Amino acid sequence: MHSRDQHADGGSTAGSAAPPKRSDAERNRGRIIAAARTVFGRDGLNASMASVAREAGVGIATLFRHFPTKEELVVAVFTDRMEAYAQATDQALADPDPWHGFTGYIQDVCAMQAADRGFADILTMSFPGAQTLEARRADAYEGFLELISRAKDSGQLRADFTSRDLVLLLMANSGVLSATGDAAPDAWRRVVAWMIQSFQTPARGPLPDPPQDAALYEAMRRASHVVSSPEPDKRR
Amino acid sequence: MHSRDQHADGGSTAGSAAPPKRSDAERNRGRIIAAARTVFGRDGLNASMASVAREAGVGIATLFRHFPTKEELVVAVFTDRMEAYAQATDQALADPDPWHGFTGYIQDVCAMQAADRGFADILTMSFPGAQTLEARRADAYEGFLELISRAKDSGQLRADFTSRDLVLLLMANSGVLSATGDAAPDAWRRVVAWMIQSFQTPARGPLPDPPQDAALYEAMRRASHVVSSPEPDKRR
DNA sequence: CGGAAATTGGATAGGGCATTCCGGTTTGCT
DNA sequence: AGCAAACCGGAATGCCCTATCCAATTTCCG
Repeated sequence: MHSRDQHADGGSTAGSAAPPKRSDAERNRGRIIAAARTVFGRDGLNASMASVAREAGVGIATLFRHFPTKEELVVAVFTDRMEAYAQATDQALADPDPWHGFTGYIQDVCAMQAADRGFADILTMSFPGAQTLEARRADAYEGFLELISRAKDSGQLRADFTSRDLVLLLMANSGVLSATGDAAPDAWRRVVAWMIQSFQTPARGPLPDPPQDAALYEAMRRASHVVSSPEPDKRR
Repeated sequence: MHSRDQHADGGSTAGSAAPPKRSDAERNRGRIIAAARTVFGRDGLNASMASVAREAGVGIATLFRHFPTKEELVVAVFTDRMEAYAQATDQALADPDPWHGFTGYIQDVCAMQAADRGFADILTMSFPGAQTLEARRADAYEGFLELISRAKDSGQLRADFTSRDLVLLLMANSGVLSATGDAAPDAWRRVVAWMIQSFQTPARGPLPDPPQDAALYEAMRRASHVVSSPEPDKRR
């Protein structure tokens, strides 16, 4: 449903001359992205740029020439993982059982978080400058809305479930994952199972209102600022 | 059920010669702890020692003379909050309705996390060297076991709930709190409500096994090492 | 009061971090 | 080959962190 363009090499604007990179440059770029995938996946987004360069076998300066800020590297690495995230909704929507599709999707997404600690961070952050990444997130969001709608229509999902509850679950799961780490690598499954069972009808009681969309967005936007160093505000 | 000794003011141990501190020293110690309570409560455990000193209006060296490591300051600050944590079980056990006591306790504890971001961190960490703090945690744990037992006996708590599920919930809640922050300060209530409703009988399905006690303890022990600076392991 | 010991706080060490500089190397084109 | 442009990587910068040092000050006791 969503167009997947070529790697779009330089990323220069439409039509104009994309200056062809030298072969070693392109090779190193690939190595860097692969290394970053490994390191961020293992250590989360606060892995250092130096560790990525070491893993890639390139100098630090090389890394920064290809990706002038850490955020740009993060975005480059996780844009296509976000693609998989968006595709997971397609797969879930293909499930003939709406409830099974809905719960399977949630489990898949949480499993992605467990398998990639960097991605776990990404899912609770927003990068307003990264158009394609955010576009994929929006795709996924839309798909999830449809999943919700179908699951509610089938009568198996509580009527008071909202898309914000997925965000909250992702935040909760991220907390469990980073707290347990390698010591209890499957603990998250139990938490997610508790939550999913609670989403199921019949409702067992009222719930506090979910946060506003704008509030969640604001929280995710703030979180993304932790990736780069300088915290922009200085209280007092 | 657990002995509550006097506040032990200066911290002078029983009987032996506790060298009397100078008046200004004692005063500064109080200021430091109060400041640390404020700063850690607002910013979490990764607030810097310098910010604590600034808030207390003392020099950095003064802070470090009173508390030679950051961990010692953290322990000193949160030992009596852990006291309140332990007392919360007493209050919950006094509730005539076992289920209400059980759920009220969980909500109270999560509310403590929300009110004090440092305490939220503490509850998912273990400090083997801090005897009294860990003793309080053990008190609370014992009380919670009793809460579980009564709630199960009353038939309202799922039989497959275990004390580890509280730890997982605390980790999840911590994740929600740090992700939402000031932007959505009540979002945690909804997550906790989802979880509590899921704990209620009748069970809606099987759950993955909870992590082993030892695994959770290991995770909490590792987490506490993040408080001091140098990560002790050097991979490869 | 007076002076020694206890206490203070600014300056400093030492390490990690993201990011930049710059001299040397490699590539690609002729 | 030969040469310029592109590219490389280690060293260096600047910031923040925990923790230590030392000269100046404060308390306390006779």
